Amino acid sequence: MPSVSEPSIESGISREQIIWQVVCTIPPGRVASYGQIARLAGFQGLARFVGRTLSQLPDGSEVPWYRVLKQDGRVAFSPDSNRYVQQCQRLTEEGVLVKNGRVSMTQFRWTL
DNA sequence: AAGTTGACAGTTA
DNA sequence: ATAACTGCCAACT
Repeated sequence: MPSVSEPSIESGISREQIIWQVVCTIPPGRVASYGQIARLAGFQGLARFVGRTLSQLPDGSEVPWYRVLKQDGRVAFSPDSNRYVQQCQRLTEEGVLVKNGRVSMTQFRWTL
C-alpha cells in the first residue's frame, strides 16, 4: 500500500526519513522496539506511527526494519505471513536468537 | 467532517 | 512470563 505523507515544510525532511535514519543506527545484532525508535526520533508516544512508516519501505531497502520489534520482543507480524519468516531469518543471520518469533529483549535490546 | 485502522505500549491480573 | 484491557494518534476511508 503506497502513499507517503508530505515532507514537513520547516525541515524539508519528512518524518518518515527521520525515522528511517534512526532505524539505520541500530547496530547489527541488536534490536529495538517501535516505541524506542519513536522516542529517539523525537516522536514520543507515536510507536504506531513508526510501524506505519516502516510499512512504507520499498522491498530491498537498506533500512534494517527487521531489527524493530514490539516492546515485549515479539515480531509484529502474523506467524504465517511472509514478512514474519523473513524477519526471523534476517535476525538469526545476524546472531540474534529468535525463539518462536520472539527475542529476549533483556539480552538483545539496543541501549545507548 | 467523522469513523476506522494499525509492523504499538502501559497497566493490571 | 503471559494475557486481557485500555489508551494512543496520525493516516486513511
